[in-house]
Amino acid sequence: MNSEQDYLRGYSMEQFARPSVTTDIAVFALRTEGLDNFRKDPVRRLSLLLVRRGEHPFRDCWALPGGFLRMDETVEDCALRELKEETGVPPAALVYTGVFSALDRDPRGRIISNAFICVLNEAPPPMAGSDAADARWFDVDFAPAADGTFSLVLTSGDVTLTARLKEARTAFGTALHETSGRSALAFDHAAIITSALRQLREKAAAFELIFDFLPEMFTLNDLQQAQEAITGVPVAVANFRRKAAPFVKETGVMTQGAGHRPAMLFSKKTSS
Amino acid sequence: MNSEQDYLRGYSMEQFARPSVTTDIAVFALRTEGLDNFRKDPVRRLSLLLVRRGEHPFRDCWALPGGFLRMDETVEDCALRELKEETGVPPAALVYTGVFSALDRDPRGRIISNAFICVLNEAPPPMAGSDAADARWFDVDFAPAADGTFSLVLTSGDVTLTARLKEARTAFGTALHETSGRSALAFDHAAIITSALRQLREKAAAFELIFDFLPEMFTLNDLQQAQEAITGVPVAVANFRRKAAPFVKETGVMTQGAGHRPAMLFSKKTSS
DNA sequence: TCAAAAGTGTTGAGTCTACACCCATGT
DNA sequence: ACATGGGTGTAGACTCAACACTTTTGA
Repeated sequence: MNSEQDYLRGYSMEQFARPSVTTDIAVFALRTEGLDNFRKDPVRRLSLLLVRRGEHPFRDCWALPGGFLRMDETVEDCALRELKEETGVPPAALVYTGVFSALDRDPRGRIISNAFICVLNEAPPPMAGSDAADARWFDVDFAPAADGTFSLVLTSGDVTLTARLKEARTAFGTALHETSGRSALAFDHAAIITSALRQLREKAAAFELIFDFLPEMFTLNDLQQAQEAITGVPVAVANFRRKAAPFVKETGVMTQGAGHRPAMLFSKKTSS
Repeated sequence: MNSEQDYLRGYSMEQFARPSVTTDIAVFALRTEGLDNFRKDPVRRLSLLLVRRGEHPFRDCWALPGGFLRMDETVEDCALRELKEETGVPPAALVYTGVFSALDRDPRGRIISNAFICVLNEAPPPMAGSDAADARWFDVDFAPAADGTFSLVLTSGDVTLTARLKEARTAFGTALHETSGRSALAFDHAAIITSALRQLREKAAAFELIFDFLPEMFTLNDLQQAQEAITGVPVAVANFRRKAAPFVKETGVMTQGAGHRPAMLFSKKTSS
């Protein structure tokens, strides 16, 4: 009768073939433009942080920040570490998005990736990390078409990355596949980004994750601008305010010198 | 200037430490009782398939079916293969649930698990697979308490498995942790089951996955019984029928000889 | 005849959308 | 003064929970 201790002493994981495990993080923030115009609201645009790969494979392609899981960290830990190494900015939120385990997703071999959504409440000038030749914020233009197809366009100055994706039936459920060959995005990152964006939009519409895009205190207009920038769906002002009401609480503080009537500043209501 | 081909030829994953990857599958079905009473509706109960481990670690504990990922399969493939090996029954639905990557979740070493929900439209007598000493259907009793705590009770004849779980803050978001030491469930499977159950309930309430518990054609009462058994929330009949209407279509066929007024049989409406 | 299931109608409370309207401010 | 954002009120459509009610069957 051998004991569990005996068993474990004799056990070695090394005898079995194992895949590598990575995390990839879709880092989102809102970038603001038009702060110069005192009277007009600045325009917020949803932005995604990408790094240009300095090494093979997919050298010079743009990719999500991420990297290999170490043996002493959970997937969340790994995402946070990679994030720190690549951006240095503390994330406001980090949520798990899904696994990507297609056999051919990485030419180096069997590599399974765990995708995360990360939200920052500011968009700091990106610094290129260790493996990256460059790092930039890209404007996100994402539109689902009627036929279950998605078009993803990422723009940063002179660089434009385009991908068209299709939702294809798998054995059970569906998976995203890139059509029309490879885009300028590395690996299956176009599919990961699409998946992340869909989740982000869904959550933002339900007043989840939006507060992480904003500072502690914000006006209801800020909140509405943020939601519209993320979801791409405009809402009538009065209706938005009523919908947002259960999720926010007044701070008593008002904006000053904004060129208009002062607005109440709100903060996120903690206990739902 | 070396090429990507050159790079890949020289690359070996073996040089890096890697975790093992597994899948665990929460197989759900509805079991029916009281078919003997002609006049009364049979009672449906949500059931979960567990196997008793025949090997270390956690020998003789009850666990979710599952196993190690092979190098030639995706996580979904792996779940389907393990499912086939353990039950032999074709699943009606299989959906991804999440990763579990805590450092100490498996005493054999660093093993990361991908959890799935599987739904069967019948509950066949379970057969013990290769590694399992036994396999059984357990009745599920799951109740969230007010303080963010969950109590999970699984019953199969003389066997009762109990676990109490707490939702604990992680760096970002929350994770489930089992309180009061180890239950009779292996590994962190109590947490995986809890996570799966919450997702299942949420989906069932939104008329997702419930149809996979039923045959092609069913009465609205069948559907309501199924939803109530899964979510644990009763609904008034008239209201349920109105809520269900957008998701079903009439078949024109009626039940016969059921001891009552014949009922219309419905099927799932495909195009939403 | 009657218990048990099948199925419908109504009512009152609440929510959502569109739209019209007034308020406060800096230039 | 006026453009611009801040903020409120309301009518009509729609949704939702509770409840009362009629119909049909097999024993």
